[in-house]
Amino acid sequence: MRKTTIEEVAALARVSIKTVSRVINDEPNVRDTTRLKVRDAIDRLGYRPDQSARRLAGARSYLVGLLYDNPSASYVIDVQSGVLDRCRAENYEILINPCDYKNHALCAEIENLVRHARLDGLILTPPLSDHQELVSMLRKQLIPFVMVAPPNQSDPARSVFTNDRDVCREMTRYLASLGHERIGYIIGHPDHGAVGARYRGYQEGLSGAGIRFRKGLIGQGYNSYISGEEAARQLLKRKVRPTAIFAGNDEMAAGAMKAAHEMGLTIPGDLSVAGFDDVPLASQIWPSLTTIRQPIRAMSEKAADILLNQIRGEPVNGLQMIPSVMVIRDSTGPIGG
Amino acid sequence: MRKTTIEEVAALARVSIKTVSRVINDEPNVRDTTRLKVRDAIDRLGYRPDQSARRLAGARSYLVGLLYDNPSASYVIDVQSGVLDRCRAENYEILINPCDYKNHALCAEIENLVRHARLDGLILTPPLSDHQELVSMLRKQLIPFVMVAPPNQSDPARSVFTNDRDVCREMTRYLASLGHERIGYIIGHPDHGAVGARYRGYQEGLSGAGIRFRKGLIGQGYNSYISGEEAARQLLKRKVRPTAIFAGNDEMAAGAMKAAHEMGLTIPGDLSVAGFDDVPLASQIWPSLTTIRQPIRAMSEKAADILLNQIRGEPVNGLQMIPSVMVIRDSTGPIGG
DNA sequence: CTGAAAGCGCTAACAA
DNA sequence: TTGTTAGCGCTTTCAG
Repeated sequence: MRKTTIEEVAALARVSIKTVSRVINDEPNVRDTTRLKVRDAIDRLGYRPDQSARRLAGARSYLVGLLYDNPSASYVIDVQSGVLDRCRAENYEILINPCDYKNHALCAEIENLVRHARLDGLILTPPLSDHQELVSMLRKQLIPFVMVAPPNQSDPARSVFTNDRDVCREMTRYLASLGHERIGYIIGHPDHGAVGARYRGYQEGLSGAGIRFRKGLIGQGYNSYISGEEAARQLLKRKVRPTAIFAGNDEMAAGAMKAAHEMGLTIPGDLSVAGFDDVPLASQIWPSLTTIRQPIRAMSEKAADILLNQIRGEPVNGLQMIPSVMVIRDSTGPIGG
Repeated sequence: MRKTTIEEVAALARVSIKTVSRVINDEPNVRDTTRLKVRDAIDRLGYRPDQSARRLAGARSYLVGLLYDNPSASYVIDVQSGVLDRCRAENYEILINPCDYKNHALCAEIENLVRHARLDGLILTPPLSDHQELVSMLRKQLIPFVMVAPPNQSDPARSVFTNDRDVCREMTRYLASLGHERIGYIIGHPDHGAVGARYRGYQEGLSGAGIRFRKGLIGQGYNSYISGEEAARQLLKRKVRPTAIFAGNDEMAAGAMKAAHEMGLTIPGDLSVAGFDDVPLASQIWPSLTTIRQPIRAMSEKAADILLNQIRGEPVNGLQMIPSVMVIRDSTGPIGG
C-alpha cells in the first residue's frame, strides 16, 4: 500500500496540485467550496503530506529543536512530552538535542545545527534559557526561539514563566505559620535562573512573617543531592540549628533529609524539610516531601505554542505565567514535633 | 551562508555528483584515489548531505523510531541518550514515540507511523518489547527492529539482554550470606518481560543457599512505588515476617522501605531491602538502597548498533548480553542489625 | 481565485 | 570505474 500523494488528492478533487497545496498550508485565495472539496478528498484518501518533500521544496522545515542540559530525567521527560504533544498536533517534528551548557563551542554548534537541520525554531530549557551568549546569538540571527523559565522578564514574548518567587514566599510563610523561626534555605545552582527568584521569595516570606533574615541559615547548593546534603550538614552543625530547611529543589531537599537522618534528627519532629519541583522522588522518599509542584508539562506546551505562533508569524501572546502550587506532605510539621 | 550541496563538492573534486553520492554512502566501485579526492572536497567545504533530499530520493529515510511506554523517566532518558548517540554518529535521526501499550490500536498506529514517516527501523523498549502482537506484526511486515530486554531469547538476533536471572540469584545469595533466611520477594508488573527472569533468579538464589522457597514471602507488585508499599505491608504483617525484602525494581523497594518505616522497623537493622535498576532514587533515599545496576545506556547503544546493521543488511551479531552488577549500599546488612 | 512549470538536493537505474 | 538522466513529492514562482 503506497502512500497517497498530492497528485492523487488533486485528481480526486479535480483541482491542480497547487490548490491542494494551498489548502494544506492554510493559504488564502481558495474559494470555500473548493477548500471543502479538497479537504474531503484529503480525508477520503487519508492523505498526509510528506515531510521530506515539503522540507526540501519549501522554506520551512516543520522541525523544531528541543535543547536541554538538565540532570533531572523527569524534568526533561515532562518538557519533552509536552512539546511533542503540541508539535505533533501541528504537524511539526522535534529534534531532541542534549547539550553541554558549559561547552565553549555551544553557540557555534547550535548555529550549525539550526542551519544544517534547517530548524524552524528552538525551545530552550534551563539552564540553556539562562545562556546569554546563546540567547543573543539567536536574537541576532533572527532564529525563532522560546525560553522555558528564563532568569528574567526581559523578553516576555519569548518566555514561559512560573511564579517561583510568589510560591516560595508562600512556602516560607507556611513554615513560619507552623511556628518555625529558624528557617534555613539552601540555594540552588547559580547558573539556573530560577534560583534567584526562589531565594528572593524565601527572603520576602521571612520578612512577611516578621522573621529576621540570618545569613548563617543560608547554605549554597548546586541542585544535586550531594550538595544539598553537604549544605544541610553545615547548617545543622550550628549551635542554634534551624528547625526547618527549605531547599531550592527536591534533590537538595532529599540530601538535607539524609544529613538530618545521619545526625539522628527526626523529620518532621526535629526538622521540617521542604523542596521545590515535585519530582517523583518527592513522593517516593520517607517521609514524603512537602514541596512545590512546578507545572513543567503545561509550561512546555505553552512554550511550543508560542514558538509555533512565532514561526508562523502569528501574533505572539503576552507574558505567559503558569503558577506552581504548594504540595504539603509529611516532611513538614509544627515546631517541636 | 548557504548550505553547500553535492554539486559544489562534485565541482571541487572534479567528478560527477553520482560519484560523490557513492562516496557519501560508502558504495563500492569507486577508485581509492577518487574516494580520497571526494572526501577531501567534502571536508574542505564542510559538506553534509541534506537529509530531506536523501529521504525523498532514496529508499532509506535515515530515520529510526524509538518506542517507549515506561513510567520511569530515568529509564527513558538513558535509553534515549544511548540511542541518540549511536544514531547521530551514523547520521541517522530518531523519532521519539511515546506509546500506550494497552491501546488496542497500537499495532495499526505503529504500522501507520512506519509507513508515513518512512521509518527505517524501530527500537522497542519494555514493555513494548513484550508486546507479542506488535512484534509479530513487525516481523510479518519485514520492518527492521530491535528489542531491549525482551521476555525471552527466541529472537536473539534482534535482542539486547541483561543477566537479570543471574544477578538476582547473586543478590539473593548475598542476602542469605548476611544471615537472612526469610527473604521476601516482590514481583514486578507481569507485563514486563524481565519480571519472570528476576523472580526465577531469586528462587534459584534461595535454593543455592539451601533456603526453602515459601509462597508466603512472595508479594505481587506492579513496578510502582505504591504497589511495593502495599505488597511489603502484607509481607511484614505476617506472624513470622521476612528479615529481608528483595523487590523487582527500585521504586517498589522504596515503597517497601516506606512500609517498614511506618511499621516502626529500622533499615537495615530490622529489615534489609534490595531493589533493581539503580535509578537515581536508589542513591537519593535514606538509607541508600542496595540494588542492581542495569546498564541501560550500554544496552540501548548496542540496540541501536544492531538495528543500524540490520537496516544496512550487514551481518547482525549474535546474542547480545550486557551484565548488570550489584551495588551494595546501606539498606542491607547482617540479620539482627 | 486557480494552474503550469521549474526546481529543492539527492538517489536509482541505466549507459558508457 | 564513472557519468547521465529521470524522478522523489512538494513549494515557489509567475501566468492566467
